[in-house]
Amino acid sequence: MPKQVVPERARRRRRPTRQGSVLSETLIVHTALRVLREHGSTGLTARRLGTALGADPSTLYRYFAGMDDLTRAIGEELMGRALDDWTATGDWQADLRALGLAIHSSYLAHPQAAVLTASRVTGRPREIAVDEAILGVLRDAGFPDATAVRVYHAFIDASLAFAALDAGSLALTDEARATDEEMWNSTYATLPADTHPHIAATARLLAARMTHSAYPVVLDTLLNDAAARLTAAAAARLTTARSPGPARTGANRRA
Amino acid sequence: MPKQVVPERARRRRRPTRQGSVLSETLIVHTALRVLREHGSTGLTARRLGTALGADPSTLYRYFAGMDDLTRAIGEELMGRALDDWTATGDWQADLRALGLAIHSSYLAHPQAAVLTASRVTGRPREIAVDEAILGVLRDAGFPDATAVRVYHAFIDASLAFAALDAGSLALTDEARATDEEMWNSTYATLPADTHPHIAATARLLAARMTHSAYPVVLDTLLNDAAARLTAAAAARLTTARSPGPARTGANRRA
DNA sequence: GGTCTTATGCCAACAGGGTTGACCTTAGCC
DNA sequence: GGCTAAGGTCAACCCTGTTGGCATAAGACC
Repeated sequence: MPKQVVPERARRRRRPTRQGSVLSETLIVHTALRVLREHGSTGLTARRLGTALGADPSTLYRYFAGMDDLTRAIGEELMGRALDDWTATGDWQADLRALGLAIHSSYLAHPQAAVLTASRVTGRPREIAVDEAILGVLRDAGFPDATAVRVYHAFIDASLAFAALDAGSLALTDEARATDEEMWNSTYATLPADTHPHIAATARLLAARMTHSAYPVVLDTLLNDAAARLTAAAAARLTTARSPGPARTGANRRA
Repeated sequence: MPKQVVPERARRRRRPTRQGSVLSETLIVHTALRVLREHGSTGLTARRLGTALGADPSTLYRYFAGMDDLTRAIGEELMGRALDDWTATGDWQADLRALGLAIHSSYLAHPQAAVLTASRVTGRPREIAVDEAILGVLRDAGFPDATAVRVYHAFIDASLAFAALDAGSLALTDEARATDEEMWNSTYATLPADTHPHIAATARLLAARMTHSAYPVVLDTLLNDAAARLTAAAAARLTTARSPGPARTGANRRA
């Protein structure tokens, strides 16, 4: 049993397993994603992953400190894929919208993995790269630092929170998800109007809307709010330039 | 072993356990919350809960179909507590703000339970009551049905998503949480400015903000946006009344 | 090319998890 | 007061993550 895990870049000997596969961190993470897809969010076990790799389960501990460490590596992979799918255009609002949607869909592409990792902060390189990118877009757009950090915080936490929430329903088995979605047509749609007048009155609208993610709506609301603060601050600067004296904008007060 | 669980209201015989306690669904849920608080989010096990109740672990299967079913019951309890802590005043924006914060803090009061349940839709009575209350506040405030449903969707999903996300960090062990929070002072604060200029420039602000929840900021942004749509729609109605003809407001277009 | 070191894969075992089937006891109905 | 079956208990099943000891071959060195 390994006293400590050898970091990937320091590995020299690559000894094939009995079944012939040559292991590596990336191979393990990719295989883990496949196992998660095939067996669900609770189906990633050391033994099963070992079998999928053609290796003994305990071998995993030569690469990761434990299943928890492996989980963080999977999260890091998903965040990296989101960043790879994204390119900045210079329009800050469009760029952040695209990045938010990229993060969201990267996680939803592997919902079973997202459930495990979306609420974890890994502190690994590619996650840090995403943070740097977001802050860069905001500061380059002209947001003062305090406001940029405020917008960044709401943006990243909302994106991860919705990724986790939406992945949760996607990660259900097909029948369970069908049951859940049917609930808006069965349970909620059949509530009597005398006990639940408001649900009864809006049942059709609820059934149509609740099966989709609220993330795009929330994301656009956040970004529009930020844009309004940015133009307000710019206008305030113009005013201040003409008539001297301290003028505190809404954005500045917050920040 | 029970073929099927007897629903709580159909229970007649209440036979005390060997150690004298008389079981019920509510006693089990309350005890589960205590066990979660004492042993953490991974510390709720059938055996431990059995011990805490003074009963054999397998007895739980007389009351719940499995640990998963018990988890949903715990979520229902937390949602119910949020509703109990809330009273409507008639000011829709203040009421929704209070309800959102009540939901958030109800879950955060039992973070270990929240992690397990916040991303699950139970469809149980008290959760439905919360939905009815939200829709009632919005429709009574004058929101057209389509907009009310839209706002409701963003509101409830954001509240649950952030409850789960924030509970996730609170549910960590004390040392793990301390490590996570220190990351903003260690990892992020020490990144060199030439590779990560934007993080380096805002490191102090990040450390100050990222250890708090972004939920209040997001909640207020959502509610302010809804308020703006409401007044815009009202103004549009006035205009329409004077000069006939179809006038499409932003809110109506969305809805 | 031969030798040595040790990284790395494998095996067996442990404690603890959810869940189940069979059994027993007693509460509540007739 | 007797009967029935609800509900509590027991023992066992197979699963999980994890670890210590061991064997083997990869690559460094001469």
